[in-house]
Amino acid sequence: MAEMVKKCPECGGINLFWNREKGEIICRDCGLVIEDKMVDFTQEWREFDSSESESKRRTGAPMTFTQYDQGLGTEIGQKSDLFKLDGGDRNKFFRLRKWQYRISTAIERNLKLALAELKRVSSFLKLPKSVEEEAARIYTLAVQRGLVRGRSMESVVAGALYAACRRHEVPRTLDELSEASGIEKKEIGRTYRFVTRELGLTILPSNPADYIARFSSALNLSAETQSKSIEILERAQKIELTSGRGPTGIASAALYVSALIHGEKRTQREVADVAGVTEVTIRNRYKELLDELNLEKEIKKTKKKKR
DNA sequence: AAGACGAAAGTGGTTGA
DNA sequence: TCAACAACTTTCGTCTT
Repeated sequence: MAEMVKKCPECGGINLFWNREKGEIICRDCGLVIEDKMVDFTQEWREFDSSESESKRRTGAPMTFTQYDQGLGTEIGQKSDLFKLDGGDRNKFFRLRKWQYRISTAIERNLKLALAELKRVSSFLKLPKSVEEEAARIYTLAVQRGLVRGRSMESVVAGALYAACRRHEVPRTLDELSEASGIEKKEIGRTYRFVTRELGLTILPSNPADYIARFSSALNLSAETQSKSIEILERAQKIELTSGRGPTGIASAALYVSALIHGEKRTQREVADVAGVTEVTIRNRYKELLDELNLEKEIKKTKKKKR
């Protein structure tokens, strides 16, 4: 069940304010602007006749980080500028152009390639646009700080995407990222940690519940089973059964149990496959859940019903 | 025969001296 | 920088349905 109430990623507060005019969501507790890229589709001017519509329109493509220069490149060196200058200024002009060229080409060339790769992986994983944007932003920052040096471009792209997924609470597993990008799991993990640390990105520890929706639809489980497993997760979290464990393991175990309870049995292997963990891990989590939450009763109940 | 279960040994990463 | 450590995996043998 997708939680519609958003929480502030900075302070966890839920006191959010949606400023429609600016298209921003602001956390009243800490002042963080959470979402400032919401599009205001209304025009703020009016057109009285067709000639005015020409003169008043002034938008270009929206600014975006998935364009390598955010769609706003500046180039020194338009030929037409050149004729306005004489002697000394002209030399200065060439120096400036050379400078900018040196600074920008390396970064821009890299970004162009990287963002193409990013788009490819992102569409492979069917990630929402907002996540792609975030990943592009993260990657751009990483390049500007020279964090790509010594690492393959692709791995940083994958790391940025992974981080963006986490921040938007639509987590993908490292395995999925790995499959989509062709980069080894541990490599993605490494660059992910490195980049987020260097850029000081706050990443909330991923919540097992975020995985439930995806896993359960992959297993064709009913909505009741899904919400039951979320309930189980919440109870497990209360008694600190979840801390320190891999979120996918817990999520898959909760799903496995609730499938049993609702008589929609899936084998451990099936669940393990979609969750990217082993049966053993599911067993361990599953056992803990049974022990701590005494769910045996509920399972037996549905067994009796069947007869 | 397939699935569930559990023991044992191995792997990669974190932590604390 | 190294060792201890926890979580997770792999592998394999046994039990259950």
